[in-house]
Amino acid sequence: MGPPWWQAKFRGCGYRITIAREVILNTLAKTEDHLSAEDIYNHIHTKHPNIGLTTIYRTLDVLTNLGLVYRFDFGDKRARYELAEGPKGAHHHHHLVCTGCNRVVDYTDFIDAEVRLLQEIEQVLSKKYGFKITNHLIQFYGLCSRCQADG
Amino acid sequence: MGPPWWQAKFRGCGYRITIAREVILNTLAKTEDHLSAEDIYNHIHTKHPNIGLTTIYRTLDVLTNLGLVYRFDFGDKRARYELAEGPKGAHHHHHLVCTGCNRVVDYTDFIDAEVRLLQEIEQVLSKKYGFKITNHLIQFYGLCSRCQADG
DNA sequence: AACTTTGTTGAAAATCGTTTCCATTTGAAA
DNA sequence: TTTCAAATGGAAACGATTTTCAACAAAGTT
Ligand SMILES: [Mn+2]
Ligand SMILES: [Mn+2]
Ligand SMILES: [Zn+2]
Ligand SMILES: [Zn+2]
Repeated sequence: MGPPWWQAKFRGCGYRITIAREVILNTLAKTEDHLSAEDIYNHIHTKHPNIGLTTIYRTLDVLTNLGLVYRFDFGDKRARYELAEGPKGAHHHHHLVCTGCNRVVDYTDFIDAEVRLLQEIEQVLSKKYGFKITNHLIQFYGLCSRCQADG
Repeated sequence: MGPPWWQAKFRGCGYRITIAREVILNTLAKTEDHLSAEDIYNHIHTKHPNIGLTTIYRTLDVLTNLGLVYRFDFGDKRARYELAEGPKGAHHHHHLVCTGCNRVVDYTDFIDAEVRLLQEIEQVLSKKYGFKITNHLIQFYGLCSRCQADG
């Protein structure tokens, strides 16, 4: 099945391929969640006690700069990460965040309509404000059913 | 002209009206910028050397909880604040953020179309995921003209 | 105006996610 | 292998925000 899909991008940018990087990327690839650096450390630590938290932070920076990973702020005080594109390619989505328990739901409903409007807006804003727009962020905040019940 | 517009809301929630709170609110009311706690401290400090940074953090919490102020994260590592509604009422807008210099631009272009779509989406998501949605966040990221030039 | 209650304040210390330092290790090119 | 810059881990530093706590003051009551 050839070399893992991400290694080309890695080499192309002069980055080395290391166990730590492979393990971290695989951890993100396997989960549905939006993991923090420490989450990843905990997931990994039993099998790889020699990978330090510092390396995880550094690797997440690299991955983010390469565009392989997105970094999010959901309002708890730590950065959270998710894979931007997997072996199967990207599946663009936006987020629904519970302000009660910090649960995060991916949704793709209306994504097409959203993205269509966003592109229209980007065009206008680019021209009007002289920005070169590279990215957007859409999040909805509210209370999940569980947190509504807890009142 | 009667008592300042915000005092009613304050009293109603059992909060006291203090000089610090008045000064902080006025600072936010007078600026076009998105100030951080320290920004506000600096704006205020000459005229009110007795107002401490801690009080500013605490006041911003109160104001945010009252809904008088919005708290934002624009990617530099500090929270930034803006008035939610002034004497003249709110003017809903979204943000364009330069990832080079952290400049933030308010825009209202397409706001109606955005909000219309957002409301539609909120309805669907509320039902589908059982969330009670209270809020949304839309931001565009890119490079401002100055930062594009610096290349 | 003095008294009382209880929210508010400032300064210093604590917190905690993240970054930096630096001596050591390792990937990969030759 | 040899070589050398890139990568690593652990400890220390950082920096925005929060907590602690004794002193203070807003607003209601007498
Ligand atoms: Mn997601
Ligand atoms: Mn704004
Ligand atoms: Zn919840
Ligand atoms: Zn800029």
